[in-house]
Amino acid sequence: MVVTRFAPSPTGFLHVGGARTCIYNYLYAKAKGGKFLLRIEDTDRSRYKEEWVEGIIRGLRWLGIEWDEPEVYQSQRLEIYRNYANKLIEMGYAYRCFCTEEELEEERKLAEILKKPYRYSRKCLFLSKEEIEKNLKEGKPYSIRFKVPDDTDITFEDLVHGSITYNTRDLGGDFVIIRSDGFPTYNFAVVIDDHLMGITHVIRGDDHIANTPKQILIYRAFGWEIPKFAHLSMILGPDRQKLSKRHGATSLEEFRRMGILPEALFNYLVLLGWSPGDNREIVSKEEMIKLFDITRVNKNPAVFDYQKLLWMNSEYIRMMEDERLFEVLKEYNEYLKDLGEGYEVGEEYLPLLIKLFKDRVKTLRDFFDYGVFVYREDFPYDPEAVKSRLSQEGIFDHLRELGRRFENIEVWKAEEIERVLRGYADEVGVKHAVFIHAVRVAVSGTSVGPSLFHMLEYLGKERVAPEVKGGGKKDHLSKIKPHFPFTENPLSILHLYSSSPSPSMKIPIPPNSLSKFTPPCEFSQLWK
RNA sequence: GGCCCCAUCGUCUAAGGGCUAGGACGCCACUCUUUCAAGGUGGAAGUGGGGGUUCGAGUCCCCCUGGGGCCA
Repeated sequence: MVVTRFAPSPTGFLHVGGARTCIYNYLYAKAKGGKFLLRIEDTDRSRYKEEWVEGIIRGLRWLGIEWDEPEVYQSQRLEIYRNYANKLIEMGYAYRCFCTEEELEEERKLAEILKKPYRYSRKCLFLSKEEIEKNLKEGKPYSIRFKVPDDTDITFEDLVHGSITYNTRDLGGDFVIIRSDGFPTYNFAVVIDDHLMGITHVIRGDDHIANTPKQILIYRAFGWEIPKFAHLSMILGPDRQKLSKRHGATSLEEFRRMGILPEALFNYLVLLGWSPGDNREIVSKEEMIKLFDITRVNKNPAVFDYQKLLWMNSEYIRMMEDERLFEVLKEYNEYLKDLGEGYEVGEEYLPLLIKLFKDRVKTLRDFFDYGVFVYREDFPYDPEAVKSRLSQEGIFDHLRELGRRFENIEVWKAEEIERVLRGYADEVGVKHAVFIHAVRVAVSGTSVGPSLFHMLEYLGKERVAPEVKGGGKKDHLSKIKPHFPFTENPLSILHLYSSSPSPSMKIPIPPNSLSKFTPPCEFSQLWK
């Protein structure tokens, strides 16, 4: 049976590169009807933080990844590593090294002066039994080194790269497997754990290719079966450097905050380096499991494209059933509230936001940004919109009259509202568009948004008529505050990559929560 | 510096010797339209360079260049 694992070290947030590695492990195991396991490589105590572990687990669950057995923690297995290291000593494949840091430093310097690649001198390999006994009795600290065979080619078949060969002379000499503090090195612990956990396929980042020959030597020394390896390329930023913080969001948590759906991120990440081969972009997890083939994974590193992720996210939002989207938005709203990001949208407004903006948002957060006029009485006005749509001569007089006529509408329906508005425009000989635009700005504060007459219908007469009459709180329009700079928006970096199609729709929201509208109508009816 | 990996539109990719090099994001134009999206139609845009092998090379081999990783 195929057994794969994801083995993150909790030294930071879970990076999308790690997430993709995890996804490939997961898909491969599921595709083969095998098991997928999770191992936490927490032996680096200096950089370890409890919350990183929690973050990783939370992130993976959010992404929709489940592992088939309880997580394995390396920090709880130190005894095991030491025992196996001692076995290697007994078998003659490893030896104790009593060299001090200073001695080693000298060797390194010498190598540099001679312009030779550094390799450990093997000084301690030739210690006599008596010397070793003496050192041990004195309590001298020691590390354990693996004895690397001389001038031997090590070849392995990588599932994505094909055949890769290293010569042992390029491995840097006899490498340490147990440090003097008793902790195992990465290369040693990995082999022991992968063997004990029954891992058949090691799928991991490209950066471990150079470690593989060392690990193979350890497998051989124990006489263990060597797993298959598959090394994935890295994910790069737009400047072709390893994707990092300065490129924008990199951790699962950040994408979640932006309002990216986990299934969209999952889909996007899978396609970054793999394709089903039939030109499809939107692929469900079930289909991926059916189609996934590790040997079809691309060798070359991939640049992370925020725009395409955003597009994919909007596709997923649009495909989602309204009822489900409601649940998702509710959960997201709670999540933001817990983070103290200050939207605090009343749950009762969610269906209306969905109705109005489902087809025009790219992220979940967009619902709250675009729809601020739906749930906040003090919604901001876009100065540009006011200037272009509410500055004509006499426009407020017309709006006052229009508002009066709106008040008299009995059946508050889009068609009826439209009839009244167009009728009035004809009556006074003004282009329909002028009133249409003016009403939109008065009611929503922006010049862009959903189909106007439907929007007015959904917002309700009680809300719309007075606002139109008042010309959109006319008195306040003259003292409109300028936009908050985008840099204060937690999403700013994302916007660098999305040529935001309608910047005027991006009116940042004042951080403090203020009065709310009463919901305009029976929201349950909106689904129908 | 040593070793290793990689190379198709701006980006993600398809094409495992025989096609006018296909799709997607983004971009541009047109269309729809009360705005913005969405949708529809069309468009610009690619095999890094040089040698081989072959009737035929994006595809196989070598060199160069460029990018990346690991070790120091």
